[in-house]
Amino acid sequence: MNAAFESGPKPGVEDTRVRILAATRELYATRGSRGTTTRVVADRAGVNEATLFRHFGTKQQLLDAMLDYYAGTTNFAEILERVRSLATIEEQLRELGYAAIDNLRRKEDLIKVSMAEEFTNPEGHSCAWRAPTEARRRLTDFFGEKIATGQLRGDPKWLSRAFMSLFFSFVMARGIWGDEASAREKAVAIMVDIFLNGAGAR
Amino acid sequence: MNAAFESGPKPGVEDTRVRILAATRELYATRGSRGTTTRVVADRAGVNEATLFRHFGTKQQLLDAMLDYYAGTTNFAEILERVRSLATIEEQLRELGYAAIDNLRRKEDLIKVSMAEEFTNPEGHSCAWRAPTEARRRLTDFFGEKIATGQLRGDPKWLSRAFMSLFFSFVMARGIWGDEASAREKAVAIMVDIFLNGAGAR
DNA sequence: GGCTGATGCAAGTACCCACTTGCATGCAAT
DNA sequence: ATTGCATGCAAGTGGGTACTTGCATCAGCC
Repeated sequence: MNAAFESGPKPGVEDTRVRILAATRELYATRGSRGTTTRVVADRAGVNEATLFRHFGTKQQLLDAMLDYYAGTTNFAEILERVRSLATIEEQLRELGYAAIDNLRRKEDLIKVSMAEEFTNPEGHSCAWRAPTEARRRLTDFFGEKIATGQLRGDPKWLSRAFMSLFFSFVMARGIWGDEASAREKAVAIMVDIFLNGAGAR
Repeated sequence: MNAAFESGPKPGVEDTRVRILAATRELYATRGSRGTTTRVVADRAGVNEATLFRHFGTKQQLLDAMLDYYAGTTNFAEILERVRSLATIEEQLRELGYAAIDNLRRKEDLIKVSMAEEFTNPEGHSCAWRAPTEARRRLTDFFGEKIATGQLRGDPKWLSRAFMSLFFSFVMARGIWGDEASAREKAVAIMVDIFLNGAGAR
C-alpha cells in the first residue's frame, strides 16, 4: 500500500485532510475564526461534518492545523541567493521589495485576520508570523553584510524593520488608501529610492 | 428640563448611551464583532440588555454607533500648526512621527480589529479609517509645500504614504517583532533619519 | 470471503445568541 | 398627584453552533 508513505495515512485520507484545510483557510480568511463554522467548512470541503471532527477533534485544533499548514515559511534563503547575484544595491533592494510584496500578498488574508485574532483570541495562533519573522531575521543579516561592506549605514535591525514596514503597509493598507493597485513596480522603485537616498532634497 | 439640551435626551440617558458605547468598544476590541455579544455588553455597561436594544435597535447599529463615536477624526490641523512652528524639517518630521505613533496607539485596538473585519464583514464599518485617511490627506498637502520650498523631493502622495507606513507598521507590528516597546523616541529618530537621508552610505 | 478503517448520513444534545415582550419601578417635569 | 419616560426584570422565541452517536456503506488488503 503506497510504499512511499510508510506510516502515513492512505492517499485518500490525506486528500480529505487537505480539502478540509483548504476550505478552512477560505472561510477563516473571509469570516474570521468565530465566523468559521464547522458545518460550512465541511460543506465546502465536500465532507461530512463528523469526518471533520474525526480528523481534527476540535474546531480550534482544526484552525491551528490550518495555520500551521498554510503559514509555513517561504524560502527566503533562496530569494536572498537570487538577490545577491544582482549587480547594484538598488537592484538588490528592488528585488527584495518585489519578493516582500509578493509573499505578503499571498498571505494577505491570513495575516490581516491573524493580526486581529491575536488581539481577539487570548491564545493566538502566532504561527501566522513565523514566515515574516524568519524573513526579517535573514534580512537583518543581509543588511548587516551591507553595512560591513560600506554600502549601507545604521543599525541592521532597524534597517530591516524600516524596509519591511514600507512594504508591509503597502500591501496591508492597499484597500484603505487610494489603492493604485497596479502600481507594484512604481511603489517598489519609490520606496527603495526613499530607503536608499531619503526624501530630503539633494 | 435642562434648558442646555433643548432637543437632546436627558442627562442620565446620554450617560447610559456612553456607558454602553464604552463597553462595546472594550468588547469589540478584544473579541471582534462576532465575539461581541449584546448580553455581555449590557452586563459590562451595567445596563439591562433590553435597554441596549431600546437605545440602538440592533447589534449592528450599536457597533456602527460605537465606531462612529470612537474613530472620530483627530485634530490633525492643530498638530500641523504646532509642527510648523518648529525650526528644522528634522524636528518637524519627528513631531509628526510622535503624533502618528500616539494617535495610532490610541486606536490600535480598533484599527487592528477593523482591518480584519473589513475582510470579514462585507459591509465593513469603514469609518475606522476616517482619521487615518484625513491625516494622510493633510500630510500630503504638507509634503507638497515642503517640495515647493525645496526641502523635500518626490511625489507628495508617495512621500506621505511612505512616511505613514514607517509608523503604521511600527505600531501595528510591535507585538510581532522584538518589541522594544519603550523605543518610541529611538524609533522616531531612526525612521525620520531614514526618511530624510536614506540608509545608503554617505 | 472476511476484516479494517475511512467516510456518509441523520438525528440528537446542550448550549449560546440576537432580539422581543409585558410588566413593574422610580424619577422628574407639570 | 399625575403623567411620561428611561430603565430593570424575567421569561421566552427562533435560530445557530460545536460536538456526538449509532449505523450503513464502500473501499482495499489478507
